[in-house]
Amino acid sequence: MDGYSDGSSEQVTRRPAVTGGTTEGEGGLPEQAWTLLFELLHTHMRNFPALAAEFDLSPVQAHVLRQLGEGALAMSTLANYLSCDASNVTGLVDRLEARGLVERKSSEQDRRVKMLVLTQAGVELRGRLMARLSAPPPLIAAMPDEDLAALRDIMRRALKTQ
Amino acid sequence: MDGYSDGSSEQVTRRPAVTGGTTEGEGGLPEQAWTLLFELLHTHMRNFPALAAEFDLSPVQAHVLRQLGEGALAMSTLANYLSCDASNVTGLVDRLEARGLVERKSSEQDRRVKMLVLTQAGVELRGRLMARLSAPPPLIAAMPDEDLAALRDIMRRALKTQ
DNA sequence: CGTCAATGGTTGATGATGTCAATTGTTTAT
DNA sequence: ATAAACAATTGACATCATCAACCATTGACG
Repeated sequence: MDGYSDGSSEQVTRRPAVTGGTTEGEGGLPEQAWTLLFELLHTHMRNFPALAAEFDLSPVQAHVLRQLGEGALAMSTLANYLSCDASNVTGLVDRLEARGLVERKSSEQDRRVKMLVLTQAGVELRGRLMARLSAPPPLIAAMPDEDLAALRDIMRRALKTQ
Repeated sequence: MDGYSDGSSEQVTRRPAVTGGTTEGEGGLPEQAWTLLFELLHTHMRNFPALAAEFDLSPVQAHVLRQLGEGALAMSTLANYLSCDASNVTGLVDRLEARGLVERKSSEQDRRVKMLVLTQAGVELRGRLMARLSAPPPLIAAMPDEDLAALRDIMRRALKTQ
């Protein structure tokens, strides 16, 4: 349950962590920063399946619901987002549709295309999912306000100039 | 190579991206910072399968190789790390073992336990994988040194006091 | 107009991943 | 010594993912 703490003894972190394997000899500033972020990233990702399961969703289904929030998407576009084959999306959407979370709507402009939209139930579930996802993991929650503000500002700049 | 940019365009969004969905109404400082990190995190994770595929590894196999770097692990410990059922690990390791990347070694202390260790080939492949993984994504690489240093220090503090 | 290549989605075959329930072998406790 | 607990495996089954082949629609071109 808990999630983020893995409880299973072991050394694990403590030093620059799992990074090693190459030379571990520092690298540039970007590598140093990235390596640390990477740690957080994987720790968090490890729980994603369990988190999705709280809503009876598979990890991929949760991802789809997340992506579908902004509006209608063509199936092929979704396949692109997921970096997977179109045929995969068919079954994926089949199951979501069977659960009444999304709907296929044939496009008027091009009748080959099917657009995906969330149903009412889909919107509602997505809301709860996103609320859960945006709850900061302990590592973040425990940070002092100073660091949080700095982190936020740095990330804002980065995402803006991207 | 490119990886991180998805290039697929399409109608789709254009707006602040996938973030929204709840109320987007600020929240506390931790939520603000986390939401931004979360964005980076998912963008990066979308490519993880493709990245693993560069080494003919599935995402999970790549994850396992990563975890196995620090030393021998019991299968049950690995199952804990992956937050999955022990029976799943059996097949996972079967395939990795078939490819000569890992080895099962019965523990002396407790003959129920089987410890996993990387073979020579496994160590070598892991090295290349980790080198590839630790290459910062464009968003990080493009950050000014000031921000990178600040980011690194913040994350170091966070991971240390964790 | 008619043909034909390109595109979007589905289907079928196959393999990897994941869960659960049941089994085998090995501790550990009583 | 018997029973409970545990580590790993097996088998049944759903999901995720790819590829190849297919149908319908679109668009281009003779």
